[in-house]
Amino acid sequence: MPVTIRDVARASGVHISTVSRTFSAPHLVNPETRVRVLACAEDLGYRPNRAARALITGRTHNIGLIIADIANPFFPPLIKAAESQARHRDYHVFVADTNEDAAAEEELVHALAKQVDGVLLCSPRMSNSLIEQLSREVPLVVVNRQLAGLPCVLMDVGQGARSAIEHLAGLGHREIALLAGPRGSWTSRELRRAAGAAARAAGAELTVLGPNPPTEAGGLAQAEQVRRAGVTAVLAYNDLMAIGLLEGLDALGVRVPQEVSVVGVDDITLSRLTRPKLTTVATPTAAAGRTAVDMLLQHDTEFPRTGRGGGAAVAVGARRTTAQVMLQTELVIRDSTAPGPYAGRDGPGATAAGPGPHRRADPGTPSVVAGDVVAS
Amino acid sequence: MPVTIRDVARASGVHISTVSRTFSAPHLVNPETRVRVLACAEDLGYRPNRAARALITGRTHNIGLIIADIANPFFPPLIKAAESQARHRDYHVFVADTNEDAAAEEELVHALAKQVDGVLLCSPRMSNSLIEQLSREVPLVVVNRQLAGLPCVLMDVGQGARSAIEHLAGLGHREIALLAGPRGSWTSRELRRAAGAAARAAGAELTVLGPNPPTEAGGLAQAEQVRRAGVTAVLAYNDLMAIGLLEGLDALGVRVPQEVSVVGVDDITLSRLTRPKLTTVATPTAAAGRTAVDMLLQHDTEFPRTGRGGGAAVAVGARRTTAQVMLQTELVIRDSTAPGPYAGRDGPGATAAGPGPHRRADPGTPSVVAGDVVAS
DNA sequence: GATCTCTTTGCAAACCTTTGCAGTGAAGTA
DNA sequence: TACTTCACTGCAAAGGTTTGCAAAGAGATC
Repeated sequence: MPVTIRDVARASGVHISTVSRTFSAPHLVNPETRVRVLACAEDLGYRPNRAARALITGRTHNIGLIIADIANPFFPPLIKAAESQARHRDYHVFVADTNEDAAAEEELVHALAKQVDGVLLCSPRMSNSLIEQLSREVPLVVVNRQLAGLPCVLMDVGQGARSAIEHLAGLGHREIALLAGPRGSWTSRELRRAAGAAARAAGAELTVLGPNPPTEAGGLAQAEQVRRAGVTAVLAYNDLMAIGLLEGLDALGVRVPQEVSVVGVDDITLSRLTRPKLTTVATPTAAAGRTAVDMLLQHDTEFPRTGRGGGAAVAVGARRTTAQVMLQTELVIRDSTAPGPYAGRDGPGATAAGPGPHRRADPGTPSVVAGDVVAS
Repeated sequence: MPVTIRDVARASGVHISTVSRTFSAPHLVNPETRVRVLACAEDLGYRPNRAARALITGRTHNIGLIIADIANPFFPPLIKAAESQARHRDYHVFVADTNEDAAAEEELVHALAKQVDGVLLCSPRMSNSLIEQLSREVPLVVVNRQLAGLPCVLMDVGQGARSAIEHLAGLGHREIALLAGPRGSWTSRELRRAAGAAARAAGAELTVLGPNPPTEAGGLAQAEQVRRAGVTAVLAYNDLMAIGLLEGLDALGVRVPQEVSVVGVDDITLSRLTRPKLTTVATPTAAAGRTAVDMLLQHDTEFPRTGRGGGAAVAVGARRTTAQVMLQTELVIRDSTAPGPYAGRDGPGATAAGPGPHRRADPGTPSVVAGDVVAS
């Protein structure tokens, strides 16, 4: 029933190889023949069978997208951008959700490996060594995790955390809490490291609470601890937690930002809609999705992964980029941060309320590109 | 480099067909042989090549999920549930985003047809006739659209609209606006039909504003119209639009719910987080995703789609369900609705403020199952 | 001991495409 | 005219798996 290359060949009176070439190497076939074949193909509604093509070329024209939690609003813009970018390059995207589970991640990479030309690992919870091991099975691009020797797309949350802490310190906060993210999260470690350093530099004290699930519930559950810790400002791992915290503090009768200032990370759509509107570190999510796909497919035209007689070519030519792209973040000041107890007093950085509100501008272009192309 | 069935056969000293059977028809191979083969396969890290398998069986063990807009928070829970359910049945999921574009939808179905065993069409914008035509190319399950002769998963937004209008009328509203959704949306038509009937029954007047893009911006853009229409209550196509409207009204200095009551549809996570919290018609999104996958895969073990010698079996056996499943919705009353100008006066349904707040319970089970299994 | 049945295994074709190689014929060159 | 070059096309193998058929061997039955 399904129409194959053979049907097109019969209809247009040429050999199947000519039909094949009409699609995959048009310059090799006579223009007249080409239009005839194309017309027949159109007529019959022929579409090349990708499975058969994959079998021989070794390239599936599919990529895998492994996501910690699709329901986390951080990810949909990334998925959308990646899917769109992939489709422009004639790739289709498998999406899989791990529920924040490292074991599921590993299994998914294995399961997808044979079906895709590469996998985007978004905010993985696995160990670095496991990721490295898996990268020998299938090309990997890692988002939100830094790994030597692997292509990574990073968001500069360190810079974001610094900006946030400086903003808070500038407002006169000295006792700041950090709501950590999930165990295994590179972003959470980065945040902690940078926020700690920035706090020290600003003469503020940083209390780390967590790890926590990166959800609204995770933030809500920490409201009590935040109050008990006696801090006047909080930096949360992400907006979802910040919003949960907003709710929790509200329930406890703690006013934001009058009594406690709250800063999130991500700038999800939601963060503009809460009351108070959330001050947050905007991350260029869509750009990350696009960039990751581009990095994965960088060499797609040059080097087939396997295929007939390709043994040597693969060994010699299958270079993989290990470039690491760092995308800029930006502090977006809204209504959830306000002057704290030391406002106006002397002290490092206690100058002003910082620069006025920013509009988020998705940078789209990397600020830092490190690494190089090496033979794998 | 990649390990094939041949490597396993060599390692375990049997023919490749025996290895194949070990995986796809274990009962046909001697238990001793089986464990040996399994051990070798495990050792070598063998995974069957799905493309090769698909080539001969005609079943890819993939499904396609075509989504109007991944960034619309209505969809991620559906995607997540569908992906999870599919994976339990050993299927992988292609996700594709159409950007609310009917032409993109059609192209995507074509592009995916050869690569999947079926496609879930979520909230399609195409015409019915086009969907029917495409369903001859690849098995389709349609979500949020009613189509005779095709399996559909519907949410009872008609009932939801009735509840919402009755709730508003009960609160004493007589001038109600409906913010319609996008052109081509079945849900929007249903909403309009049911809300119109319910309004008439309650002696209220319904003004339809739209069509509108189903986004926050779409709702925001209608705030001015809403004020000018002089209505005291609004039912929006979805929560996103309702939230946009909330913002727009706020900007215009119109207080919600004191001056205007607002009701959304979907009960996305966000709707609990706005101020005021949004009264909305909860739709069982996750259940819809699960159900749709189940309907698509209902016969997957019984009837291969194509394959050697399968001609007759297909013609006779490839029955497709055309069952239509209707999932219940539920009005969740929060803080964006309040008594209107006719509160307490006589009039149909003007009794009380309704049945008090509900907690959303994802029904998970269909309330109505219609249709039957027919040979296609 | 011959025949039959049943379980287990091997053989080889088939799925649809790509691609190296060789063949054809025409145009160009000496 | 004889030879080379070139553009185009056909041939056939290959990719990894499934599966109908047949063969082999072990018991069971008579």
